[in-house]
Amino acid sequence: MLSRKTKYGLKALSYMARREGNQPVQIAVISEAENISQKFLESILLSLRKAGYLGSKKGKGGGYYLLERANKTPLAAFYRILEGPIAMVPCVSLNFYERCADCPDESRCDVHNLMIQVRDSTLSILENTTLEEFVKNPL
Amino acid sequence: MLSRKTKYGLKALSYMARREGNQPVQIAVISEAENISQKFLESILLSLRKAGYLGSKKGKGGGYYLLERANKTPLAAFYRILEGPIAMVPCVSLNFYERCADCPDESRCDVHNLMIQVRDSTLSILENTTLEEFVKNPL
DNA sequence: GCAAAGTCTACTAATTCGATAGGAATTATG
DNA sequence: CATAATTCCTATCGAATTAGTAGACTTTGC
Repeated sequence: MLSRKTKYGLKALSYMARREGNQPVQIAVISEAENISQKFLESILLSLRKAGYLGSKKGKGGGYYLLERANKTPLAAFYRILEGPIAMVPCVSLNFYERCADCPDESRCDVHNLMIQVRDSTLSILENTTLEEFVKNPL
Repeated sequence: MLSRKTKYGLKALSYMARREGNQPVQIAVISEAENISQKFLESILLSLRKAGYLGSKKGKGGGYYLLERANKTPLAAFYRILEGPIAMVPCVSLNFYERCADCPDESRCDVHNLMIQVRDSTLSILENTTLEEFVKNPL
């Protein structure tokens, strides 16, 4: 299950990427357009800024805007910031690997091997879709 | 993230499918072999039995065993019993569909469309791998 | 100086997860 | 028939996570 944090984060990124120009957008504007709790969105955008994908400007006329690199960034990167691991099981995670306590031999664990397949197929989507492509919505 | 319930359930199914013959196996045996809390496994196997994939026998010499159909059953079926929806978002779930409260038009939601892709690629693995194939572990 | 924005920390309510406890029902065996 | 072994079932629990809220602080433009 995708957390709301990730869902909201992706929707906000999509919103910003779809805008003409790149003027700062206020949190309140996005939150209203996408039906997201404003305070919650606040913390989500903050984490995307800290990760280096958004810029921000305080004060009147301020808001958030996409940094240039964001458009070419694959969704996998945003997913990892917002949700964490893409893998369904830590023992097959590339970026958040952890051994399973219960599993003596990973390579012989059927679940492990299955989840590698699932991870790879999900990854091929998330790594090969940039934010730019994400918002090109082919009806 | 895969819940432990699903992970344990799949491991238990794998254990049973790998056995010679189809004599009942006691919960305690599986729980020890796979390092799973016995009481927890108890409830997991019970739900697989209620779903019609396992048989059980009480009393001495009793235990759980695979019903014939289980071997030919795709993992997707077990996943849905144990974990619930395969989709990462209810609005793209085939078996557990729910509308998103925040989304006025699903077909124009980028997250929705992305998650359809993810669902389909995951599904193609889980629907095309039967329990039988699952345990044929190609080193 | 004032109002409008983001920043930051802390808190909370609800839910879910993994696990446990304990007894009831059923079956094999001697 | 008595006993032990096993599944069946209900109830409960603590910890963690999630989604959201509150409120004060900082920066900026006018």
